[in-house]
Amino acid sequence: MENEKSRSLVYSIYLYLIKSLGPQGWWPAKTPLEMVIGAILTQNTAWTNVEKAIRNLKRKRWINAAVLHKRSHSELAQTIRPSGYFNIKSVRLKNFVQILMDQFKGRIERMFALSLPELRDLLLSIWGIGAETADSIILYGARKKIFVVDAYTRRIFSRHGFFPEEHSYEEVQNFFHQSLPKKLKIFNEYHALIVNIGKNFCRKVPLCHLCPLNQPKFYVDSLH
DNA sequence: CACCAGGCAAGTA
DNA sequence: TACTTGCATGGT
Repeated sequence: MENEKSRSLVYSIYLYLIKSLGPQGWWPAKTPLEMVIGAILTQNTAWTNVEKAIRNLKRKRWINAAVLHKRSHSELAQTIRPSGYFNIKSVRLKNFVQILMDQFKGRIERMFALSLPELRDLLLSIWGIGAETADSIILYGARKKIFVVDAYTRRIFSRHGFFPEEHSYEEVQNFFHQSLPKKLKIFNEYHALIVNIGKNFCRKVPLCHLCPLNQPKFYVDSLH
């Protein structure tokens, strides 16, 4: 159902969510590097577990490119243990930091000064950074305009008939890009709001099949 | 006890 | 291309 009606509905849903739930103020990180670390650690992992791992890193003052570069794999893995998949995530963090040190002298602002397509290609070339992690870093770290697609986005919007469940990441992303005003604020808040309702409502309240698109009011109301 | 969380990459056919 | 599997802790 990729037509004009569903596209304006996508924006209406955003307006409704931001009005009822308020700005989410993402990303919850103090520095750009902390943001990137969080993005990698939260892959298929509950955010509460990521917070524990980040607290460990902060306690040791390891939220620093040169420090992370210097620490051994096993040391880092043990420190981020609560976030799960700690062995693989330790390698992923070190892969990112390696590029940061080699190509940008460890200065993340220099990496983020790349154009959006250049930055996206660079991030995707790093082993362990896929489309969602790359786009999260671009949007919330580098503050460039790109819509982040996650499991909640695909689940909620495909179940409501906006697009087929088997749509690829880029197809879903294009759908949102074509449906929304190209504003940083909207891309930022919309993804955060989707994660909010995904975590808090979608699982517990299986409202999804009760909300056909031809009853937009019922759909929007039932999200609450 | 089972299930799953703000994914990604490698292996198989 | 289309599945499947490994990676792992901690909350419900």
